[in-house]
Formats: sequence, structure tokens, C-alpha cells
Amino acid sequence: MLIFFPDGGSREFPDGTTSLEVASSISRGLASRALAARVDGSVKGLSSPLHDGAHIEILTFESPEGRDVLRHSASHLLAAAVCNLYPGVRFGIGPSIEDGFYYDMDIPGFPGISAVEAIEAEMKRLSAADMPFERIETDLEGARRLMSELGQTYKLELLDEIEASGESVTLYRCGGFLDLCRGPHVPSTSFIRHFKLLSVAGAYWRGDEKREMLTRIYGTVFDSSKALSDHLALLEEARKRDHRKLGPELGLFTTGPEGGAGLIYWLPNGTVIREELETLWKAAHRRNGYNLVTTPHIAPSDLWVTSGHCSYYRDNMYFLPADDVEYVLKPMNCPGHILIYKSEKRSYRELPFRLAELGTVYRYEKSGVLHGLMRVRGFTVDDGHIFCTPDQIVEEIRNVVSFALYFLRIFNFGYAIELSLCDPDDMSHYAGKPEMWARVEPALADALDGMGEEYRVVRGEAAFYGPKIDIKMRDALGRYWQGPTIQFDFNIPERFDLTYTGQDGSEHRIYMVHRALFGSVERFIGNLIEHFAGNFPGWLAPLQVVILPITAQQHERAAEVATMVADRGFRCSLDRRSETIGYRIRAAENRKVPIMLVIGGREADSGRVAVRAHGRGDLGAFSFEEALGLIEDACRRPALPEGGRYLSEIP
RNA sequence: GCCGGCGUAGCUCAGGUGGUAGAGCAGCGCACUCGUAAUGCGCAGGUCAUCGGUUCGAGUCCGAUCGCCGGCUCCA
Repeated sequence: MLIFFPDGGSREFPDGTTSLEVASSISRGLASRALAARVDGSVKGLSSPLHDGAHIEILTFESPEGRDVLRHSASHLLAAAVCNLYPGVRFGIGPSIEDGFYYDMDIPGFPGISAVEAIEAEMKRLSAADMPFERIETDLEGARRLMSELGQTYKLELLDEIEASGESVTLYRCGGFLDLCRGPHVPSTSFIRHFKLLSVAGAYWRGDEKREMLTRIYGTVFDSSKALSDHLALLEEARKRDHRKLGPELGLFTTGPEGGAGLIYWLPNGTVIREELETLWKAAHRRNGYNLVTTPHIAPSDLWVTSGHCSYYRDNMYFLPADDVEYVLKPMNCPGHILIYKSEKRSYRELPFRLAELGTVYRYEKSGVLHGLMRVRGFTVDDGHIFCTPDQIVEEIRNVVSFALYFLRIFNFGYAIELSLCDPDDMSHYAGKPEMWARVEPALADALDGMGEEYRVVRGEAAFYGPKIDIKMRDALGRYWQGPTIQFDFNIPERFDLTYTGQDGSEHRIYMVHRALFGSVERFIGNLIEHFAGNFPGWLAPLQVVILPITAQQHERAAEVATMVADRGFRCSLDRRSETIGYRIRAAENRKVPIMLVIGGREADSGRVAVRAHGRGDLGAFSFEEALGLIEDACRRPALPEGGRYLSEIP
């Protein structure tokens, strides 16, 4: 029979040849890396026989599909190991996920995380034993009978769904473990060698909190021990950079039971970082045509009834009874900004009208979701609202996106843009008229197209009140985080009846955009801590310069130098402790101070200072002015966005 | 909120089967005056998360609460 290859070539093979045999015929290397095959467009196991005229592509760990097959097979290996160790285990589902796999199981007598080592050892044993993954095609009733005999109640439930969907049923056997599974899998367990179990957690069956909680075991698998150890090293690096560890260690913030779960107490060092960020943020916003405003932390609940939050956001709100009026601790800034918009009649000449505020909000979050700075109950949104006419949308969106990217570039974050649009098949639950959506959605795409930015369109992911652009930021470890977000709102302008007087003298519905570039200041700083591993750029460093006299002989000169550095506006500290210079350098390095000025007898005599940069070591001796230049370079604040475009005029 | 795990000095951690707490680092004091990531000696520091129970006796066993961690769910 004739088999076709991706490069267009073809070759003759005996009937019944499998993909694995084809791979072997190409090269030993390919055969050893092969995990699955794409046959006529669909992913198949390597051991299934090919048919005449098949187009085949061998899939390795390089391809997403190959990785998926290996990970999925590893989850079966995990299940097979658990099956051997814990009789009576009932299996849920065990899919591949990004970077690994998991399996959800109800394991009688499961001792917890301590069992992981034994399970992993059993997986190793099964891998060495090279047990085949055997594909069994059966019908629904056959599968039901088998699963029922095995007591696999969860699988029976899955079979009911398969029946409803009319799919065919396949089973995979691996040793004593028989699983309902669409496949495909690697041919045998020896293909799964470089794996590690990572954690154990609870997970609801079918993700439904009313259903049973199963034990979920997470693991990861790669095609080489190098790739596995690289991945584990990345996880270790992430642990080291964890902002919950570095934050308190560097004196940035603290949290705890006395202060309330999910509430952040900013220490002096952390407050320096906040203030630097906020100062830049305010200056950049003024330059980009925003009007900075300040709104109260509480407001009568009637305001939140009008905005709709009292009905759809109630569970997240803190209520404050006072006299006869109930107040609400603000969970969002928009109603406040709307009152400011409404404080006078607005003319089209004033538009676009941009408001911005570093507004601290409070939201009740379930205790289990709280997480360091990333998920808290009190945080500061760098909130902005743009009120504009339909004609101004494209321009405003383009400006906001480039403003967002300005901040990401300052910190060297990578990014990926997502455009979330409505589900056109079900417009019933969306606010705003369909024609408004029809007008705005293409405008968002236009703005992005016009900027030459790549973006991904996600249909049906829009909020009920409007379409949005989300920018995910990629940190130094390649991880993605929720970054800037730009959201249209068709709902609130209607609820508050927001209008402007047009050129024609009549009132028109205003278009409104919410946008946050940091998102929350807390979360953004959490991201910065992990992105820089605590080694902040000089302008953010809580302490920028440490002066280190070698002996008491230089204390006087060191104090002079410290005063001069501090006078130039740098955050500077003098370390005159009677410790060795090595000890004090180590202390400064551990505090991640960008610049150390070491002053010994030689420097004191010559009026020079020895400069040492954090992480780079000794740079040698310099005159004071030269050293100051180095400090200025290391601690220079980022430039503001280009000015001039937002010249303000009396309307 | 749910499941599982954890909670001993500021930090990192010891404290078999119950007999009333220990180290290193950090801090403070003294000595040392030192040349680029840990000088030596000494001192001080803990109602063993909190509350309740079992026991003659609880850091240790049981329960509740709080917080933290891993997930789930949620995230307008």
C-alpha cells in the first residue's frame, strides 16, 4: 500500500503496517521520539494499522497533539498505579492539561500527599514493565456491563452522556486498569518515562460543588529527563520568586489574621514602590488627557440599586447600616465617576471626556480564593472611564491600547491581546441594543488592526454589558497574567440615563468604556515582584544606594557621601555597623539594593568611591560625580508617554 | 464556601509511643577596624495560632474557631 508524507513524498509499505513501523523506516531517532500519528487529519495511536493512500505525519513531543497524547497516557499510567495500590478505587476523569495531567479518583483509605511517592514508584514499575495500551472497541451496552461489574459508577454516568451524544465507545486496557476513553494513547507504558507527580487536591465531580469531592492527583510528563528537570527547575524558580515569600522578606507588605484575611498592610518599603508607581501613573494619565478625580469609599445603597450592583453583585458587597440609610462600601468606582459625569450637562464639545482615579474598592471574596496580593478583599483599581461619541470609539480604543502597552513595555512584560465579543446566536442576555454591539465590535477590531497588533478573537466571551479587550501579560518566567482590560459598557449609561448634547441640539446616549491598565495596584505589584524576583528597577527600589565604609576611619567621609547622595533625591542609607565589609555587602545584596558605594582608606584619601552594583559585583573606583552618574542611570524614572496630542481647549 | 494539608522565637526548622520547649539565621551588647555575598563571644526572645475538652499532667490526643498552603467552585 502507498503512504503519503507531509513533504508530499510517498512510499510503498506492506499491508497492515503501523505508524510506528513507518516511523522506524524513516529513522531510529524519529521512531524513538514518536508518540502518535496524524492520519488523514486525525490523531491516531502509533499501533493502529494504516490503510492504502493514508497521509501520515508522525507526532512527537514537539507538537501540541503529541504532547497531549503523552500527557493523557501518563494520566492513565497514574490511574493504573492507583488501581494496583488501592483496590476499590472509583475513577472520574483524567485529562491532559497545560504542562501535565491529572486524574480525579475516589480512593478509599487514601492517606493524602504521603501516598504520592508510592504511587510514583508503582508508575515507574509499570513503565519499566512496558505494558501495552490496548484499544477495545465496544458498544454502549458492553461498556456499561463492564463498568458496572467493576463498580465504576462515575464511568457509568459518563456513558449516559456518551449515549446522549451518540458517540461510539472505546475502552483502553493497561494491565489491570480498564478505562472508558476516546484515546489515542502511546503504544505502551515504556513511552512514559520522564514524569513526576506534583500535588494532590480536592476537586468536585463534574466541577459541581454540590457533587462528591474526588481526590485529584496532578503530575507532569516530558519526553526527556532534561525537559522534565528543566520544567521542575522552572517550578522551583517560581517558588523562589513567589511574592508571598519575597514580599514580607523584603519588607513590602504583610497580611494576617489580626488585619483581616485578604487585606494588605503596606510596609514602608512596599509603600515606596506603590508611590513611585502611582506618581508615574498620575503623570502619565494627565499627559494622556485624563481628568483625575477622587470619590468616596462609601455611598448610599440606592446608588448601587440604580447601577444594578445591588442585584447582580450583592454577594460580593459589604453593607454598612447607618441611621435610616444603608451605605455600601464601594466594590467599584464606576458609579462614582458617573455622578461626576452627571454633575453637569455635557456637550459633544467636551467629548471624549476621560476620568481616572486610583480608587480603592472592597469586595467580599470567599475565603478559599484569597491568594497573596493576587486575590484580595481590598484593592486599588487604576480605574478610568471614557465617555465618548460613537465616532470617537476607534481613536479612543487605539489610544487606550497603546497607553496600556506603554506600561507593559516599561517593565518588559510580553503580552497577548484578546478581543472578547458577544455570542451572536444568543443575544438575549446582553445589555444594550444589538445595533450598538454591531457598531462597537468592529470598531474594536479596527482599532487593533490599525495598530498592527496581533490579537485573538474570543466569541461569546464578552461581558453581558459589552465587548472587551483583555491584554494578558507574560512575565520573565513565561507565565501569563491578567493585565490591562478595556471594557465597553452599554448597560450603565442606560441605567443612569447618561447623555450628551449633540451638535443638533438634542440629547444622545453616551458611549462608555471602563479601563484599568494595572488592573489592581496590589496584583500588579505582585506580578512585578515575581517578574523581577524582587530585583526591582532602580527607580522602584525601596532603598537605592547603601554607603559602606570599610572601617570606622571612613565614617565621617561616608556620612558626607551619604548626605550628598540623599540630597540629589536618592533613597540612600549608611551602614556603619561594626561588621566586616563582606557581611554588610551580603546584607545589602540580600536586600537587593541596586548600588553600593564602598569607601575605604584609598577612596577617602583620593575623594573617590568604589561602586558595586547589585548582582554585578565591584565596578571599580570612581569620582563622586561619576558615581552619581551611575546611580542616575540605574535609578532613572521611565519617560512619560509622548505629549502634545491631548491639548486641552475651552469648549 | 467545599475537599485535603499545615500552624513551635521576626525567619528557617528540631521536638519517637502525653511528663510542662531547642538550634541556626536575624535582633541587641561587648570585643574586633576588617577591601567586595556570613568575625568571635555573650544576651535576650516562645500563654507551642486561638478557645474548649480528655487526662494527675497536653506542643504532643479529641473538638471547634481563625489563618495560611494546594486545588475545586466563583471571579460583573
